[in-house]
Amino acid sequence: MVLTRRQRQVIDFIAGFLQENGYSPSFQEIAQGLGLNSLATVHKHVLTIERKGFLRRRHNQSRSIEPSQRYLQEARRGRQERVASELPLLGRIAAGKPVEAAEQVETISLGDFVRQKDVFVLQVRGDSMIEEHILDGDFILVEKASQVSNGDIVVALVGGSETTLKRLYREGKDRVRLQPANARMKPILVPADEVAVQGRVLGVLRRY
Amino acid sequence: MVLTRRQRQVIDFIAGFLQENGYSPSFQEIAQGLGLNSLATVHKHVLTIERKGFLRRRHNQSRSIEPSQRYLQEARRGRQERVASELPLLGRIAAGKPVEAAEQVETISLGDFVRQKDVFVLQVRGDSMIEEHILDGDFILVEKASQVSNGDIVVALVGGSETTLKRLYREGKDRVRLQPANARMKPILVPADEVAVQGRVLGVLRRY
DNA sequence: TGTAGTTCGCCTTTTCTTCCCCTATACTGG
DNA sequence: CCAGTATAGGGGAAGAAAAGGCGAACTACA
Repeated sequence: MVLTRRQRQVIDFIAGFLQENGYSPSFQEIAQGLGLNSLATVHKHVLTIERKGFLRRRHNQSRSIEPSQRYLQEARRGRQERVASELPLLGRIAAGKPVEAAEQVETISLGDFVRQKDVFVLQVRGDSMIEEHILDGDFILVEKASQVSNGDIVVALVGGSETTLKRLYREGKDRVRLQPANARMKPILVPADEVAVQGRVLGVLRRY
Repeated sequence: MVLTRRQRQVIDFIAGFLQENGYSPSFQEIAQGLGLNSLATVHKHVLTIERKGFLRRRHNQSRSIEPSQRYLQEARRGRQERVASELPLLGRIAAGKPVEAAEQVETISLGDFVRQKDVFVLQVRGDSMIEEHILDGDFILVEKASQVSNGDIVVALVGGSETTLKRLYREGKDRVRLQPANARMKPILVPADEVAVQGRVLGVLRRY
């Protein structure tokens, strides 16, 4: 029993929600999370995923969905061991108060930027995105994705050889424009099938 | 067995109370803490949470609630997962090679930026450093330090009330210039003893 | 002998289920 | 090649069942 792409999206959303919140999502919340308009559709998905053995739940009980052992094992294998550091987030600067006085100990870590997505880091070479404030030497957090929205900053492979960092715009049916953020550089216009999107930029990390 | 949203709030409150005070809350205190008017409601919650195995207690005994092992483990796991984040550093972009997930030798984490220094994070408000490519909403990693080098980007407290992010230059013996990186803003020139440096900016973190 | 926990109806809100609708795409027997 | 059938995906709306909530009367234990 294997899940379809859509079913995989559904169970991934549910598992992510549960991880985040400590309780499972309502059908309504699942619908929102996946851009669906009918609870009936959600219900159908949940039933089939349950039949395929990737989740368990109790009939008629709210927020009772939980991913099955099988799903969890699968997910765990897909992840790697990660170690890291969490830094205290003290507040907003230029808010007029001294920095001290850690009231609520909010913290921040790369995990907050990444969630459960598939992310890697690249170091930027060149100034092609300087007007977007991404500099030579900066590290960018890239989410693996071949589907991206119009206007996203993407890492793309053009013509099978050169990897670039640009904003991607669709031009007509099957052409794309890779737009640098540097007045001295020209946009690249190529047929869509010559561009392989490697991922979408989630964040930037810079060291002084 | 999974909790509902409300049940999660209840058990979290109880665990927090216990953490704070060293003893578990009375039903009355739980009701107050959650904005409830009836002890019956609290009782119902406690029962269902107990049935779901997230807390244990003795019947008819005051302040006998305690979160179960299961709850505690879950909470601990949640904390660890949030910390995690060492991301694979795949290479340099615009170096002409496709991004392969294959050999992820290097990794990167906030720890790499921080070492064992005393570091905290602030979120930037305003555009005073925009020409240094630090934007409104960016997070800056700040190393606690009162001694900084000439020209460092610092977080400084001026005149005891206002915290700012500027480059610091010493002007003569006991005056300093706090230099914004924004053509529309003027440098601040003040006596050295009116400036308390909170720290030095080590890095920038930005989320899209 | 209180104070804190328990039980019992009764009500409202949230959430889940069902029924009937539609579009695609793939497979199967004639 | 086509009709028939099955499956995946999506939708609106009505109805039913949990979940959440309340006040009040009742009981246990220190």
